[in-house]
Amino acid sequence: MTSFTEENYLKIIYKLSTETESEISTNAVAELTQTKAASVTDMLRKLSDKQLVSYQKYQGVRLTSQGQAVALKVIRKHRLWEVFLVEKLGFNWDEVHDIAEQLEHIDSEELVQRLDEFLGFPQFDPHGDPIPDRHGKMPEFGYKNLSDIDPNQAVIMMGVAQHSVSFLQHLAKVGLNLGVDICVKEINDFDKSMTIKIGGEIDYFISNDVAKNILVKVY
Amino acid sequence: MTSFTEENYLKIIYKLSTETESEISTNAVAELTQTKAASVTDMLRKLSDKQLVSYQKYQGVRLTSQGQAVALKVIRKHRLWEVFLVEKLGFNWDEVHDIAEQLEHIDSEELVQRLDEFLGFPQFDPHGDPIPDRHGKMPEFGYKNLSDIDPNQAVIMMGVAQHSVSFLQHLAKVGLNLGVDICVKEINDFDKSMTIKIGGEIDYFISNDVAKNILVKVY
DNA sequence: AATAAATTTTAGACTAATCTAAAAATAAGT
DNA sequence: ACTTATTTTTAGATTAGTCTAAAATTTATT
Ligand SMILES: [Mn+2]
Ligand SMILES: [Mn+2]
Ligand SMILES: [Mn+2]
Ligand SMILES: [Mn+2]
Repeated sequence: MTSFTEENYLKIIYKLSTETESEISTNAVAELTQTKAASVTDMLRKLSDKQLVSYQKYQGVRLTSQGQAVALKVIRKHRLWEVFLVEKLGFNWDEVHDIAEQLEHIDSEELVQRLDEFLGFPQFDPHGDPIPDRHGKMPEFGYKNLSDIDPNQAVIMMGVAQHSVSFLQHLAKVGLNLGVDICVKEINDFDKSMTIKIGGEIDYFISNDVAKNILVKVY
Repeated sequence: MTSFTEENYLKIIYKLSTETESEISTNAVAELTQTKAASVTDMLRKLSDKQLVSYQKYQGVRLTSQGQAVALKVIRKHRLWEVFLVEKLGFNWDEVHDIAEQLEHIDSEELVQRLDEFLGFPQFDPHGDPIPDRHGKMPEFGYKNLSDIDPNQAVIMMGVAQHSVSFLQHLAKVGLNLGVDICVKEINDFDKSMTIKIGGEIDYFISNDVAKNILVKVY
């Protein structure tokens, strides 16, 4: 029904939709799919024919509810497989994304259901991302980006908004793991970089680029 | 390096090689890949360019050692995933082949290694097929086809040579599971059908078509 | 409001994998 | 050995996904 490639486009359009209210631009999709704008235009017309997105020339694209359902199923599989890789096979959280990118396209409802059960119906993946339920409902927890937290506010780290190996390894080195207590000490005005206290101990300096990609829960 | 499609061709050529001494014909490959002979010819030329098979027009095809190595890696993955599906997720042996057909193409040495370890380094898949080791060495056990066993010979069922759902469900219904004792009572001359005793109890009648696909160990 | 810049779409071409129909080569049957 | 049948290969076309270069449209700037 939906090809490997189509699923990747839908997943990326979904991701962009969660970051923007307005229509998604062709160029934004091209950047994440690592293709050229011309290729994206072709695919959008195809997905539109299949009723998976609503799209009009030059006006950007949105997922239809059908398209969103497909995207959420793929994301559900991606995250369940990541849990499997970390919890059962002992991978580190920075090693699982690329493998899950492949596993997420395996097509078997029964397999997903049994995998979910085998893992004990986890609510979050190893990066703190929530796992959609079997009906494609994505739980909402209202986490904020660390970059939006005010000075002297204490928070708990609940997730990351990026899965690149270099980013995750950087966090691990600094001691920024899921569940740690963070307190914002000072925010530099000109570049939004910040000094934070991790677990009540050391002071660390982190760039805004890092802070934007850390998800936290306010006490 | 090798595509999904190329891997399927190599796997099928490997399978045919174990059944025949001579070169593999274009038509034989076409039948198993569910494609036309013309498509096979194209692919054989491509695989030959990649040094994965040795092939000359009209003379049939053989795997090179490189090609065999690729095929055995795919088969190793297929069988390990089948063990996972049955042992860890609770699938029946007749439900796992199609899912393993997809999983066998997931590309990650590290994943295969860890999966193997997680499963306790199994030697056989749920159908009794041996699992090649990480170096691509296929263990040999010298099992025979039940169809080649003489009357009054007692044997143990060790595997099946076919994975179709209908065949496996038929076996399960009759009580032919891995490990059962079988004694050949009588072989009908004209159609090679046979009467067998299963587990020392009941007499069963099975066709030569079934007997050919049951692998047994002689006491 | 007119012009320049950026974005997006079209046109035309390429690769991988497939097909059908026709041609070539091999194998079989007299 | 000659003819026929079967198998295999070539020729030409198709579909999915991609690209570059050029044209069209939208957005930004004077
Ligand atoms: Mn991921
Ligand atoms: Mn994740
Ligand atoms: Mn199988
Ligand atoms: Mn098997």
